[in-house]
Amino acid sequence: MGFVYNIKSVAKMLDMPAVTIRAWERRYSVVLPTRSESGHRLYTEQDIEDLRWLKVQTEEKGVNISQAVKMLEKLREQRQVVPKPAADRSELRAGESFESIRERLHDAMISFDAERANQLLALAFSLFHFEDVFHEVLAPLLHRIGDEWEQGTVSVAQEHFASSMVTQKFYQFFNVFGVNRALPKVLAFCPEGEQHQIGLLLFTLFLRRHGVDVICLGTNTPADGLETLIEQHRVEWVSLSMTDEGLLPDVEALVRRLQAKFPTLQFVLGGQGFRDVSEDLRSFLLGGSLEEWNRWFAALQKRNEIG
Amino acid sequence: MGFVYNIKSVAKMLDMPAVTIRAWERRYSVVLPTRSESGHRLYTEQDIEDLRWLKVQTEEKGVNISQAVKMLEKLREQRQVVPKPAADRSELRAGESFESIRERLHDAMISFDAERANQLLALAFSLFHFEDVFHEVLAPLLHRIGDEWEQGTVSVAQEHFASSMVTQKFYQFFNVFGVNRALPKVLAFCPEGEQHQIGLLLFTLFLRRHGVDVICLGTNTPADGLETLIEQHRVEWVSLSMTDEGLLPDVEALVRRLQAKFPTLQFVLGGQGFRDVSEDLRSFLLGGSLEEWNRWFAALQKRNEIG
DNA sequence: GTATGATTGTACAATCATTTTACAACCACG
DNA sequence: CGTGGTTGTAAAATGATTGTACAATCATAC
Repeated sequence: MGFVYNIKSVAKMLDMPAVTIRAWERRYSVVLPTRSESGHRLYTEQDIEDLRWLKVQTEEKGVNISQAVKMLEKLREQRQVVPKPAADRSELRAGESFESIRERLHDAMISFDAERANQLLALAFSLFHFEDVFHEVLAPLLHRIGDEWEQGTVSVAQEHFASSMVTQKFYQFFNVFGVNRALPKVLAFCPEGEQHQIGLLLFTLFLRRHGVDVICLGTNTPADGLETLIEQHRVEWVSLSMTDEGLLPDVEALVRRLQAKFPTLQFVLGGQGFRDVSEDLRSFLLGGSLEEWNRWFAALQKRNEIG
Repeated sequence: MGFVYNIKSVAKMLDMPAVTIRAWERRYSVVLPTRSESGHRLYTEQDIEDLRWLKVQTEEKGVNISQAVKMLEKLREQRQVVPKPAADRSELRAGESFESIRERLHDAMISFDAERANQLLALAFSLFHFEDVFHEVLAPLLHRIGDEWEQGTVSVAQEHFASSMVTQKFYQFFNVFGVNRALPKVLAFCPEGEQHQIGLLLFTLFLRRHGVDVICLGTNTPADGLETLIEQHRVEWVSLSMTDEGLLPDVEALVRRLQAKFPTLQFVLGGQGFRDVSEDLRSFLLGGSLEEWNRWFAALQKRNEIG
């Protein structure tokens, strides 16, 4: 279902006063939510992301609001020109679901139809919360395409194409969020031989959304140079994602090597490739749901307060 | 990108007091930001870069500020002034050189400093024509990092990080341009085993800028499924980029296989990996300069008119 | 009917920014 | 070491911008 939000819920999401949101609208006309029949503001997910971006600019980067507004307007001009939901109302029907968007995205990506895929992505991000899009649409979509590749009904080229489009979206969101340097720094990568990075990207985006500074290295990362990187950048956490169980022995050895060199280094291991991880490393496992991640992060913050 | 910033945000970026920035302006007239209608200072990315340079000289290298100012003024006189398109010439202030931007980008990327790298990319794109940035800054930068990897002074992680940032920028521009369906459709990829895609991306961006619809598959693309793709999407041209000469025999075989199946299919072969290509395929070679690409494209259009 | 949420217009306090003036700290030189 | 110059920083007065509050009124849910 495509959601819209009233101003109170938006103010809560963004942790900023509703009067400020209204003042920005009145003074700068930059985020103009639709209205209910009685005139109440109804914000889309895109509206909320725009407001979030403005808040980051003004509060964290010291940009004054009128400059930030001009910057956002320029960014909008540069964004992919796809029909906005309102202009494309024939697509926006009651009952729009994760499944139906996913189906159409699958067809567009398998057909290398970047334009169509981008339209559907824009639609999805305007209807649903961005994390839901990644978790309920894009991750299942890439898993399915991965399965189809294994079955031989989808080529590597098709899989690469789909993965590349999702990676682009990941970085678009990743770059919006600021960094809270009070939080520990994280190095995130897939080990050498592992090509599936959607799980890594999702967790990285989750961390970044919460202000964690993440150095994300992506797929197929050899061990070479990691120790220097961890040392020089004072990395405190290492996040590893793996679906290929065959890589487990080498990856366990890597983790142990890093533990020996950096006794205080912490790890997060995710993905089905870690299902049979050794007993001594099981405490590092983290499941794949937002719920588990939120609990994990709350514990991390608590540890930070104590430290 | 072309943003301007108020003094508070500049002070935050540079981690220096606003009163010092104003004092330098008043005393030395070296960084003179534009003003808003109400007289507020508005700093360009170039202004910020100059201030950053002055700060490095005074705080890290112990140069006193008046000497640093004189040095900067001399640097400005010496810098290579590369004009933007004629329409922008009047706006061009004494600028950076490709080399100096490249140096700083190198340092930022090797240090996994995405924020700094993005600032420098924004500066580069604000000063120079985007194709010049790709050709004169980013491509040489990635080649250099590739060489450093071969020499062992740069890790795969560092190379991946740099490549990923450039790829993000590529897609930002790629997605801006529309498609002219009167032009032939192009499939672009690096063959299996080839990891360096900057040449492919540049040529793909060139084509897209001219309205060509390009399916870009990126690195390490197996032959699997290509025939179906070419058939279903009525691909008329195939663009291949390769730096690894060791892949040449397999790639020549692939090209011949595709030629046999699709007699009208045309090819563009680029990169030093094709230096010793067989005589019968030499007519497909295309050099790496914009000049050669413009000639090639003019010929393509001429052929299109006749067809 | 009551409590809560929401609207707009207006106003005020807080913050940001300006210039000018001044002073302390630092540095170079004799 | 004393002196003069340079430089970073602060304060005052003033103006602009922006965050927030309030009043009057309307909408909604229970």
